[in-house]
Amino acid sequence: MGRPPCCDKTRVKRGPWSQEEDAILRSFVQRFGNAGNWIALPQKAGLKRCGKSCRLRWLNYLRPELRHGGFTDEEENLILSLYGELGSKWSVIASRLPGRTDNDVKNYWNTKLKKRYLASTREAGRPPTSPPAAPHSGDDSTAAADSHQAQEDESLLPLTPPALTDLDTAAFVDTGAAVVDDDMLLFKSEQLYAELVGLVEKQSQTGPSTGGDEASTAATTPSSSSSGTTSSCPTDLLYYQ
DNA sequence: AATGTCAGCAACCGCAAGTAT
DNA sequence: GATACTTGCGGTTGCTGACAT
Repeated sequence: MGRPPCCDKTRVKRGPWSQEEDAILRSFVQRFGNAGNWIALPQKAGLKRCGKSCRLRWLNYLRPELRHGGFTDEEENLILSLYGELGSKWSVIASRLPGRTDNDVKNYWNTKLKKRYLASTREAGRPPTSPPAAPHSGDDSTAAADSHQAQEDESLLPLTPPALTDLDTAAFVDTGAAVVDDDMLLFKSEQLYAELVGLVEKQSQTGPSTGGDEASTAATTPSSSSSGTTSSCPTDLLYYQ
């Protein structure tokens, strides 16, 4: 028996994200965080996307603190140095580069730095790499050290969305990414959000269940404890099509 | 101008680790 | 402790635009 798919690939959209999807996801995450559960987020946000895809899109592209654009010489040198030290621990390397993602670093390495690195190691007359063994090598000591390092680094650059109290001030800060063109999309996402809140309030007022109150409070305390994750946001009501 | 090749990047896949029940 | 579920990560693929022929 094979591993079950993380989501129904016949019912989720794949491929490049549209501006509208970006706006919806950005708005939703900035309001609610990941609602406690990335898998359930797309349904709650009204996106026909796999949860993993939403997470990746947010982490690699939509986070406001991200830096887009070319790498500086300092960053290049740091990557080269860290690669020699750590190997392909892209998340660890990226954590040393504020505003960069592991995917960014990895892509940059594969397209630019790898050649330079191999050339330099050849010139130095040594084997191409002496980085630590790959994660699957079974070297638990280095793996554990790396894991620990990663935890330390994550504390320096949190990857999870900020709390809503921060988001309220951080939300819709100009990320430099086509904000003017996105105005209409952001406006639309705001409308969607308003509709969402309205539905939640309506449900909490008229609904017989206990979920309504949780959902409405979720609008103000999105990143609360992990318990009640699936009820921290309204479900089932939000398939905007 | 048309075609082929390459580079850059976004996104997907599948595994492992972590966490909750 | 076992199981199920979610998240994080690294490897890889595929699309697109730039450049060369």
